[in-house]
Amino acid sequence: MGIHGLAKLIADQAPGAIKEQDIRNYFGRHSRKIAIDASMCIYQFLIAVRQDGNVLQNEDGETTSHLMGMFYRTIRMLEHGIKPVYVFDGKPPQLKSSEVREVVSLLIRLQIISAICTLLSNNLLTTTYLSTMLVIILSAHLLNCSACLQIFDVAYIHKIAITCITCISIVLYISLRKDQFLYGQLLHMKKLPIQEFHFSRILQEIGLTNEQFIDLCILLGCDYCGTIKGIGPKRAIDLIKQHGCIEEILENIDSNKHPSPEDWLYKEARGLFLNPEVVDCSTVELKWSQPDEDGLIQFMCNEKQFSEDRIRNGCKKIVKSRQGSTQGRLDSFFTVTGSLSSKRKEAEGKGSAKKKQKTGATPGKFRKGK
DNA sequence: ACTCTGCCTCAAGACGGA
DNA sequence: TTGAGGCAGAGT
DNA sequence: TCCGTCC
Repeated sequence: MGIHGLAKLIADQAPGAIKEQDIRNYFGRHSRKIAIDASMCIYQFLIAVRQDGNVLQNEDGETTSHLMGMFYRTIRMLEHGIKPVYVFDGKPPQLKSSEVREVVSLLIRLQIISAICTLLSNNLLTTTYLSTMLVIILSAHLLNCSACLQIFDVAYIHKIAITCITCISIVLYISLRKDQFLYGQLLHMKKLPIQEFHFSRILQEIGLTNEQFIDLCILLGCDYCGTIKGIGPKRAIDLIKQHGCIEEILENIDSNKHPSPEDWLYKEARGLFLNPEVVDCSTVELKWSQPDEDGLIQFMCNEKQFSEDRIRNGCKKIVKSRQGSTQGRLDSFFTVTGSLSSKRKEAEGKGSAKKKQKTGATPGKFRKGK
């Protein structure tokens, strides 16, 4: 979820801190590794890959939509010479609702991980950081992730985010989350063109310190705690400028007009922003090698009932992409769907007979189908 | 007049044969 | 589910 | 390019 309305606030208050970059500008200057928010990715597949409103699944009723999506998308990236780094940040959006969802989500992720492990011919039980053609970063913490300890999850996000940014010359961080540049993240890429958020410039233009900016984000609304009633982006920024920190603001506003949440954990949230747990980058090892085709067939075809032809075909593409070390272009990989900055109605276009029949199925409900 | 809230709608993947 | 955008209405 | 299908 990120910080509520942060992108808009920055666009309004510090427009100079955002630079739009053509994706071509990233070629040649950096390696071609791309970090991808795996949770968001998986979630999108679960929502989008459906048949008659239901997720795809094998005979046992196990969901396979996400496997399908990850498999093909990864291959597409490899074909274009991109090395994806899937980042499991430990807290996909659906986790917030209930413990049941959390467990389900964890299982889904483990399923993905085991699929990847098969592909990587690695042993999940003995390997914390895995890699071959594609790279997965995960932590042993993921396996122990407790339904109750949201704080724990949060720390985990930070840890991984920092890891990615600092240690592996990531070119792009594809993510829908907007709070991540709080930790030094510079690039936000939902669709093209890529937006670069320059953090120091943001502070400079708005005229806040790092700590004040974090307090501002808390006031706007973050994942970790509530907000003060009646304080939106405009008032929040004025109050921060005027008083400097949340403590001072609380002392100077009318608590009747602007009640703060009970047991407001803003200090804890602030602590998480200020002192994210950082993993020792030297423990992260990334390497790319050949896929384990037999293992992949076993998992994807025998267990998940994917078409063997399609999987083998995919393996061929992976091998070929490595041999040729193709220099494909990112912009041929990412679909450009017109100017995002313009209004949706404009992008709507006329001939878009793209209406997928949703058959009135309630989204978010994963039925067993049998 | 300005600001915030709440509610609404919208879109969200990839392959391959025709 | 999610974020974004639009809009009406209420509060200040 | 469209659209049925993928599992």
